[in-house]
Amino acid sequence: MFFLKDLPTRQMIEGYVTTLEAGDEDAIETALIMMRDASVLVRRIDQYFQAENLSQLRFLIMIVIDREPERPWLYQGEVAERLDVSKPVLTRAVQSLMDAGLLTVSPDEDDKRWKRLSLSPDGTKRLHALLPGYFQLISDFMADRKGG
Amino acid sequence: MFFLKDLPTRQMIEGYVTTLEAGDEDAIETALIMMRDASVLVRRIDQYFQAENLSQLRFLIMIVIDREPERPWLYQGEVAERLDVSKPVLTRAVQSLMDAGLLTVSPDEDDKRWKRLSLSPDGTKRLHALLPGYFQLISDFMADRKGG
DNA sequence: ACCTATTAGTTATCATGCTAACAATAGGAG
DNA sequence: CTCCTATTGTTAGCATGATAACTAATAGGT
Repeated sequence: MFFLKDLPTRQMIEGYVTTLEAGDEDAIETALIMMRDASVLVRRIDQYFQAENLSQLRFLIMIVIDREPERPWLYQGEVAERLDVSKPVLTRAVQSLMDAGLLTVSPDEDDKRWKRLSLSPDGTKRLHALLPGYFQLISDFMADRKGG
Repeated sequence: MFFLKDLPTRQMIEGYVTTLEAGDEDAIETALIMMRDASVLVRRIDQYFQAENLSQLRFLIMIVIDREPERPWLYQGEVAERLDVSKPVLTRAVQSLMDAGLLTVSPDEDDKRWKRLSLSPDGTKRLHALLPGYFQLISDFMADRKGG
């Protein structure tokens, strides 16, 4: 996360650092704005999901499973490939989705190390119910950002 | 933070959500890219600071104090105003900076609730030593991002 | 002077990210 | 078959974000 409300001005960056090449100050300013905006947006998204006893990560897990409708399940490792989180975090999130009844987990018969993950009917319903609000929230945020 | 490696395509967003106005899909895609980029950058920055037994938050606390050189100290509440974190998080970060000898803390004489925060000579030295690498890291990230 | 409300900061507890170390399974060489 | 290695996922423990409830100090009205 990034928490600085008043970003460093370009002059300040120049004052602090003399080894930068020309134009770098603009890129840095863009990056700082990006981190701050992303922090605020992520916080809002997390609030959105928290009210539903979910999190952005658990939601994204459901998305990657749902968006391959021709597959009856994804292996946990495949989900991991599509996301970018550590293994223990995935373990914990999958467990909590299962506890909530949104995800169905079964061991693979050929290789008992692998876990098959599918959305339960409830999970699919829940995901699709959350999607409009999710995208609307993001869309509104971006509109505010341009405006204000 | 945001972890999806393959972002939803515009078609997919349209397929999921029918209530959006025209043009919203682009804004959403921009937002998803922004969150993913910011996540990656924040992770790199945290690694940079972790190697120094610091964190981005502790670093930002030092910056907001350092960038008002005409003031002999900032009150903890003033630091809180300039950042966007909860009070307990600030308490903990200030404590850890003090333990590390980078921050000098003293109570105000007029109002004993207030805490005066100043950088120690070591803190100032440390901050200025970290700044070039910090801005360079950000600058490099932005260059990579455009290129690749 | 005293009672109450407000303010600054802390403590307790939870959520969720991480790495390191582990168990269980599978596969291949001898 | 047995042993060594690789792979999948889990457990344990840490860091750092949050909120709720607390303490201590101050301010203000009676």
